[in-house]
Amino acid sequence: MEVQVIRGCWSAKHEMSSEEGMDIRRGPWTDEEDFTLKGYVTIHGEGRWNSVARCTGLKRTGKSCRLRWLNYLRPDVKRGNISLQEQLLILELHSRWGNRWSKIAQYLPGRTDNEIKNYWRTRVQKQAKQLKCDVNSKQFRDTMRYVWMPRLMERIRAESESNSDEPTTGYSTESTTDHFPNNSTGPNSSYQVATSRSDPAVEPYFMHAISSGSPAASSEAQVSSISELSECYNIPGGNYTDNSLNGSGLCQKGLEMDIPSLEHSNGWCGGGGDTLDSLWNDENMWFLRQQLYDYEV
DNA sequence: AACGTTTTCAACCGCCCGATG
DNA sequence: CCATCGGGCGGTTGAAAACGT
Repeated sequence: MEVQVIRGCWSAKHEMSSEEGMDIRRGPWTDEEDFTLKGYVTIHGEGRWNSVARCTGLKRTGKSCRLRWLNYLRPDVKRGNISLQEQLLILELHSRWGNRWSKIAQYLPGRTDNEIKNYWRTRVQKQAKQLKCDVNSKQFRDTMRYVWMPRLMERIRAESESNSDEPTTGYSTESTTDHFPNNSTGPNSSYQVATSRSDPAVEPYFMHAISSGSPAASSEAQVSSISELSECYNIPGGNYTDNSLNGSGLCQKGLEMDIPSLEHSNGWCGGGGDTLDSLWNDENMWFLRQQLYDYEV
């Protein structure tokens, strides 16, 4: 959704306020303000945001200028159409770090922490709500990890294969078959994390985050390696020590679920849109609610 | 077409942290 | 140490757009 900045007042009560005797503008930015800010950053570079107002006459706080630049004006910023790989990365990294949006954003070039945060709140939390469970609950996290993420992987792989006729750009598919239990990987019994031909911008970060265990942009961050990721699917060997998950737990059930029967419902594989919403049609919702119910009892 | 509801996302707020004097 | 300041982060808000009736 492309929202033009030229709106009315964002809020009448926020339009202007006085700070230390100086009028501060709030609300949507005008083209003129954007132009001024761009010009300032072009000359002075990023940082020193509080001096923007002094130097340019912009009646904005330094924070507001910084936010506008980072989330909107920056030349490399991209908005909308979050790819499957990006979705998978967000889910994986969020399961690891929680609401560390800026940290997660480091692995999604061009994406801002704000956009990832919005994505999480509007899409993921919505699904949790529909499943009638808390987004932070173990049940929902397990559902994501053992149902949602494998399906995303599968769709990425399917997309990759469907593009395989096209000339490649050197990307390959990294087989992770060895890391997954043979009886628990759905129709193919073989997980392959497809690397993206469709989203090359994310590719290095994706593979780095998934396979290397060291961050692309930061040396201190801890990212799951492919083996770690696969461990999550390897009950009981993986990150989960909760024995209740073994045998009768959601993980096992989720992995053993009748995936082929779901394949034919809308959106599970290939044909649907790029959003996760397509993974959550009524039939799947019913099934997942059953899984959660079984998990609780 | 008109109206009400839901969703999206830009922008704000308050808190926190590190740098500096 | 302590105070101040600038910048970064996560949470929240609300206008506009999209959707449903």
